[in-house]
Amino acid sequence: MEVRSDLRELEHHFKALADATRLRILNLLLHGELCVCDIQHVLDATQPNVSRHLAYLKNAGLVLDRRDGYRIFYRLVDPQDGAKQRLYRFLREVCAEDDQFKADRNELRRVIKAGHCTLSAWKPYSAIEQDQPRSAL
Amino acid sequence: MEVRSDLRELEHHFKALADATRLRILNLLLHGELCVCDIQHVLDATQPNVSRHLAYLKNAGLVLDRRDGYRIFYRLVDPQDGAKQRLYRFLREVCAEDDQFKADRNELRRVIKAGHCTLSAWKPYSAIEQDQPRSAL
DNA sequence: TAAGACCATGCGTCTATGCAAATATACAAG
DNA sequence: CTTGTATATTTGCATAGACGCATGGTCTTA
Repeated sequence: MEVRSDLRELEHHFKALADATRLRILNLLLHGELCVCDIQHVLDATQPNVSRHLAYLKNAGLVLDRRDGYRIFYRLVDPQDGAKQRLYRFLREVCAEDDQFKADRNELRRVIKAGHCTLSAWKPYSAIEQDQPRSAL
Repeated sequence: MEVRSDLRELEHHFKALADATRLRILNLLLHGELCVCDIQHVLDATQPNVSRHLAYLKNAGLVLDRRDGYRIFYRLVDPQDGAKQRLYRFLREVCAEDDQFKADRNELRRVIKAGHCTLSAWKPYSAIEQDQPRSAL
């Protein structure tokens, strides 16, 4: 694990957020763990495209992955430091209002309901869970 | 003025923040209006470099400029919408802790005290002013 | 073993962006 | 009008990254 200064890390985080596709992905992950194919279908993007952006987010230290069978599930890193907590809080505030993000969340509900791919039982970190309980999804 | 979707605008804002030099500039501007040469000396950067980053920030809708004689002063855009208010608040939180940002603010004080270039009488927007009164600079 | 579902990665292409050096422009003072 | 200071822009180069296509790897199931 490379040691980075606060400034460098901050820069990397902002780089990770400086892309519409990644923002849309993070918006979805704010609601819990998702496999790549779910994200792919909600965003209507190609699979390598989604995979690369997820790798970028993982490298930036914002998401983690976990294999379950032939699927790989991604989730937000549980924020330990104040920096990530602030980042997620800000992101949640921002995502709440935007129409594109709302539409994506609706589409996610539709995809899940259609049973295209099942969600795991993993729950996102509490700060998010409070605002957006899984039952509301 | 180009009409951009919320998502596009958000992406542009993050792109503007996704660079260490620009973050350092914004950190300085959080404390009030500054001319290019002040910023240049604090960051110990080349003049075109600073100018280009300021142009980037201006294009992103985060800063405004004003000519006064042969100097041009830059300041943060007064936030009208909730989006920019959240952004600045987040930025202020982030800048408050980082050591590099602290060092830059100290250097700014030194440069100002040395009278290298005078600050204008312009005051930053109230939300910032509350936390960082000019007298504390 | 073989097939199918899911995901990652190498490659080529195109665009964006960072930097430095040189040049151009705007203004003030003499 | 000339000179000096402050700022902007252009140019050239190097790198990062976004995308699609094709390929390969991992896992499950039959």
